[in-house]
Amino acid sequence: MEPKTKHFKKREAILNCLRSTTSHPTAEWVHAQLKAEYPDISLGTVYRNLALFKEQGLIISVGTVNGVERFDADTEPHVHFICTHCHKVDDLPGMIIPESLTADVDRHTGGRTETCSLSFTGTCRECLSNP
Amino acid sequence: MEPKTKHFKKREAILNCLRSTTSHPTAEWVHAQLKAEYPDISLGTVYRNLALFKEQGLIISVGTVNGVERFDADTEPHVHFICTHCHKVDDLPGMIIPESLTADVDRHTGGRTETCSLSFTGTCRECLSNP
DNA sequence: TTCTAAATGAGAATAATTCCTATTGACAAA
DNA sequence: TTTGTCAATAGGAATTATTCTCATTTAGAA
Repeated sequence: MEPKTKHFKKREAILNCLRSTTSHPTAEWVHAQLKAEYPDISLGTVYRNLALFKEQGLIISVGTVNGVERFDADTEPHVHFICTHCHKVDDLPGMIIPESLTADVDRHTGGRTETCSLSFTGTCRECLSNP
Repeated sequence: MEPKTKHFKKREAILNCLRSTTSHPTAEWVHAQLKAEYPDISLGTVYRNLALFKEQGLIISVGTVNGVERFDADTEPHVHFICTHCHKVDDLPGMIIPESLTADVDRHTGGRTETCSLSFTGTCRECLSNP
């Protein structure tokens, strides 16, 4: 890991912020959270480091919901439910994506899979109750 | 179906364009294709009608690839491979998403699933060969 | 014909994301 | 300590996909 000097504190804080939530947040949300501890942190820094983490495989993108990209520090293949009304993204912890699927796909296509994502989109229970 | 008057020809052409390709195109691509037959078709019309079709369930969104939304006239649940290098989106016709999964998710979450999507992201065979 | 409502073209407006540049911090070498 | 170098950052400008606005056109009914 990188040294915890002042120089890398913000970078580390961005990753920790994402790791400490299950809300699959946007870059703006992460930025707003870190403003408390780092009042001068810039939105560009958050975007830059999220892109870096994604490249390094430390985080994944859940995709864009309502035009905004959502991030997730849980890099294990897992399943999401995306609500089109409140734009909440929930994990569906009961469901598993078999690890072997990725190898099947690669054998079949000749490509190399980096990540895979299974998501269900619709209306969540809360939004069904409060229409 | 709507009457094939001049008023609806473009709308119909947008849907047909999407139905006649397996490339999961962007709005801009559809617009460029239709320019040949309808030189004055506007990009706004393409976006407007794609949004309408999506609402009506006639098409689905594959999600955004490289910052641009991709559309698909195949509304049956199926699997995609997305290449992060050339941004191609391919179907994986061998793989099936069991219809029963959606019902399982709804029973488990209390929500109502509209669509579900399974995608593998990585490097396609062609991009592995030509790095 | 005249009226109304929907569809469109053209371009302006919006908003998420990326890019640019000057500045700062860490660290190593002199 | 001073200096040099390189990476990280802040701040804001630039980019770009998408949405919005509004005047115009069209279909179809009265």
